[in-house]
Amino acid sequence: MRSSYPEDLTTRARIRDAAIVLFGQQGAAKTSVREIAALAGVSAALVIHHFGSKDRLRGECDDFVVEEFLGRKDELVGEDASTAMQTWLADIDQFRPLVDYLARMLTDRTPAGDHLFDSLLIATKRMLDQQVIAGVVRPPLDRDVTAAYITLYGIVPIIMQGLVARALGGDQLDAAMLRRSTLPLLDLYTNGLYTDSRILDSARDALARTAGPSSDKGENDPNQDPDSPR
Amino acid sequence: MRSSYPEDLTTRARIRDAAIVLFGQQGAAKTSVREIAALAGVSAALVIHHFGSKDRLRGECDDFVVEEFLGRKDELVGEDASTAMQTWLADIDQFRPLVDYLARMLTDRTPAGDHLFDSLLIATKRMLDQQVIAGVVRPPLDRDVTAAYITLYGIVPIIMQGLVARALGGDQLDAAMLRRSTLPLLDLYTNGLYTDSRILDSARDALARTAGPSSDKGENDPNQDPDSPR
DNA sequence: GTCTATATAATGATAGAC
DNA sequence: GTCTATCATTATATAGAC
Repeated sequence: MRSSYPEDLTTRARIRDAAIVLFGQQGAAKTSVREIAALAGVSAALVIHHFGSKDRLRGECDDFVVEEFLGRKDELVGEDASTAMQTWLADIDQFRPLVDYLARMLTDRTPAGDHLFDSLLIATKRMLDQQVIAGVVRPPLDRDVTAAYITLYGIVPIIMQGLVARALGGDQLDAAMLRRSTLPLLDLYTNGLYTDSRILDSARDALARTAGPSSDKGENDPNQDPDSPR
Repeated sequence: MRSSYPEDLTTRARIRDAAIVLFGQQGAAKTSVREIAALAGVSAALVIHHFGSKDRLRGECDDFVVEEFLGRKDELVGEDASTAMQTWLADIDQFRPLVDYLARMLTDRTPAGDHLFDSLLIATKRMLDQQVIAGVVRPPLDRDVTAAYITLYGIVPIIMQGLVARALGGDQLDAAMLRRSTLPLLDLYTNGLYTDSRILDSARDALARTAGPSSDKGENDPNQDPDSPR
């Protein structure tokens, strides 16, 4: 959050931060205005006084977290997103409330969450295209699908924070777990998992048979897309 | 669900199925007993009469969905899990209520959900070990971390159903989207994403420098684990 | 700005008739 | 087994004093 000293913040900001913590930990539906008020050290009525309603408070939390994440410029959404992800995850202990809140936003499918996801996806597509041109990344079979899963897999540590930790033998995600994940994941992205293309080839055959063994005229190339750089 | 004809089911089962649909769609916290009753065509009191409380109803839904998924034998949890995933996802239109419910179970971190996740993880580890022995999979850098992310990535279409659909240009996940995903994902798992090991190598260097450039005696091999086949 | 007191609605659960 | 009526609790939100 912005300051480590809650006393420094205005009451309004303290309420917002308390809401972010509780919404992130338990979800908005399970969090009452009274709880938020208690954590912020004020009365429930004051929460409503400042924000109008629980729903508008939630909306302000959404906006605040997205701004913190994307650096309060909605325009140039490019690499900032993945930079922020690395920053927040590398310092997960400090940013946990915000990461938790992000996770809720993305899973609850709020408008702000969907918008954030779109930004991440677009950033991934751009980066992917650049890296293909630079020769760092192989040209993908289907650029949009590849970008989609790269993005989705990238937010797994955010959305599935608890499950990642559990799978790695802890109960909450910490920096050590993420460090331990780095090389195995880069290895996967560099060398793949399989020793050869047997599985890929047989899947290709199976799909070709199912889809009908007719056309192979090269039409319907999945690598044509309006989001492509022009 | 078990039957396409709700009239065929006992009232109890109809209530349970209605609860699964609503819990899956909106989450348990946002779903009221009255809503469930209305969808099942009964009174709210009858819901409580049959299940004792909303919480116990939820528990029964958990158990039911897990049993449907793992084939009602908690023991032999091996390949059944990934088989079920393929079955449910291939027929997503039919199984959507159950898939939605699974997603909630896994993200809400209920005991049943955690247990299910553990089963999936163990199944993945077994399969991975077998495939390494069979020469299908390259020996992983860190078997447990690799298994963890293979499992996590595998449940992405369940947990992030809506985001996968959104990334692929639709609003709900359907069979066509999953078919379109098959080859690009197998390509990733076969050939990786990068053209060469530049990125992996530099990350290895960076990590080696951070962790201290001292020991390289081969101790602390991450591929030793109690879950390994003996 | 901040509080206490309260209005109003919705929730989970019970009682008791049929 | 199933209902209607109702209770007790909790929720969001308001009114009005300070």
